Amino acid sequence: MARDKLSDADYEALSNLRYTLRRFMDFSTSAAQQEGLPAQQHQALLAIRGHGGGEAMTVGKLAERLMIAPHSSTELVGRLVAAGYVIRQVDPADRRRQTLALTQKADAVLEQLSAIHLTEIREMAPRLIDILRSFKDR
Amino acid sequence: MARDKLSDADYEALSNLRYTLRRFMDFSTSAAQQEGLPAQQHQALLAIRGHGGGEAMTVGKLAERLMIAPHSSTELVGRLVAAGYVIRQVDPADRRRQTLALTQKADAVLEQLSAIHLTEIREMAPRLIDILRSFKDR
DNA sequence: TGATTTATGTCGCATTACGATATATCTGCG
DNA sequence: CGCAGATATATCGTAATGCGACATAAATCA
Repeated sequence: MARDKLSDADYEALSNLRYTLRRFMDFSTSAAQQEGLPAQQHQALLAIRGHGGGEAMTVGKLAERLMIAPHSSTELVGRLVAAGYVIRQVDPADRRRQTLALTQKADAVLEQLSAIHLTEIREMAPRLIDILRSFKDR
Repeated sequence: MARDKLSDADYEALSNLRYTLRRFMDFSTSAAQQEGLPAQQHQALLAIRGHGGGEAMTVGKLAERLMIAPHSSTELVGRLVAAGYVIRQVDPADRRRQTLALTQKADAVLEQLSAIHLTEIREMAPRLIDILRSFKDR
């Protein structure tokens, strides 16, 4: 795949990309924690809320979207239900499925988190775009 | 911070950004695993190798770069040393410090991983840049 | 209808990061 | 110089979370 040998600058760019991504992740994790939400639970709420199309979110679709195994999604949803963020209901059309909906509590927390994330992303974006572009001619 | 109320499209964009990042992380984790390396250990090797400047990497600097607590870095380095990827030596200039260096084994694995990461990043970059740009006027 | 597939759930295990705490070394100030 | 405090690293027990193996229920299809 890689024709030429990798340079020090290649490694440095890869390292910088990861550092930038980690800083964003760290911001996001901290912000969620401050709202009393583990990072993965925040991601789950966002995935449920941001799920386009009219169809309801299910445990399995959430797993795909979060790139975790279906049974890990089950556990995650279990924690969300226990904490009062998600309502889980059997899908009448296919009773194997569980449809997921956010509670008002979740809506409120997610809106707060999403607002500050928009701000942070707008701040980070130019830097990240520069780094990404630097890979084109490397 | 956020003046206007968030729209469905805002949530969808946030969700899509995360999904894109997760796909990259998943690619990276899988690639590292195939080389027999847990993801965090891969990141540590990259941080050590991609550390610009002439100064040697230390346990503490690695912690900063990986955004983990110093003692978590200690543990991570311990695993890397045990697995034969890193050499840890007391810094003569400050004997509290441990300088870190990659073994040949680590160099080889990291080069392989970095090459396929460059390819993957080049493929992902345009999509990610588009998503990031979409936040500007949102 | 019975076999297979799909969707979800349960349990024990492994990884990994953290908090609390400890030890060794360095640095600065009186 | 000599000690107090700061700095760098290390150890141990704990917690969060995902996975593999396995289980259950419902739908699908031959």
